[in-house]
Amino acid sequence: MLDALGPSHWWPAATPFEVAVGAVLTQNTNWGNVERAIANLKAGGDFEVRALAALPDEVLAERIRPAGYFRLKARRLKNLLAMLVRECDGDITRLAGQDMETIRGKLLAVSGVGPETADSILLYALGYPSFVVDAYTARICQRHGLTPEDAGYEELRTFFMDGLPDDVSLYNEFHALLVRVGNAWCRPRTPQCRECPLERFLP
DNA sequence: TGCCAGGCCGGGT
DNA sequence: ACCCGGCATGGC
Repeated sequence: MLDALGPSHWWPAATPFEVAVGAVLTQNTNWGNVERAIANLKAGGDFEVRALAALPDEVLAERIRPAGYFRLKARRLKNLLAMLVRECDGDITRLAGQDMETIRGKLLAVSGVGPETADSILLYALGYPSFVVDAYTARICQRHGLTPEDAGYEELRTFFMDGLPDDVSLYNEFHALLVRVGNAWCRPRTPQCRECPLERFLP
């Protein structure tokens, strides 16, 4: 995939805090829409933990409207922001330093943060070797018979983490490439992935 | 015009 | 322990 596409330079966000916000906003949503929402947040002048947490729900929702599910995601963001204020005085980088599973548990305890969002924050914001599984990862694995049809999130994550060294840069690039290959070739409802670079290596 | 996009929650079996 | 409906905008 790297030979075919080149390096990805992910996550496409400037700071760890922006990664975390983007991770919530991109749930089941095109990244292009998320960029608009983040631009709106920055234009509002409150792109910081306590300032966003202080916004009324309806105001926050209106700013993130382009990302879809905007009322729902406003609540989810608030939940995450509250956890950051409580656990690390609003400085997300101060979550680092603890055991990875401990932090993962704190992220998963936030209503609106599921396994993919948690792992994205761990890997792309905090630099922990937590492999990110998404819809593309699952679809590509299933299409190529790499994992059982009924494999769930944790099983897929374990498949990659047991087969790869604990390497943040490797996990980062691998996930990014899976998303890019998925977007370009491995579509739902398309049984044949023609011209997919993976076809050279996988059945 | 539908289909799809870097999910997750809560209630029901 | 699964299964499902709900959540919503924008691009192609």
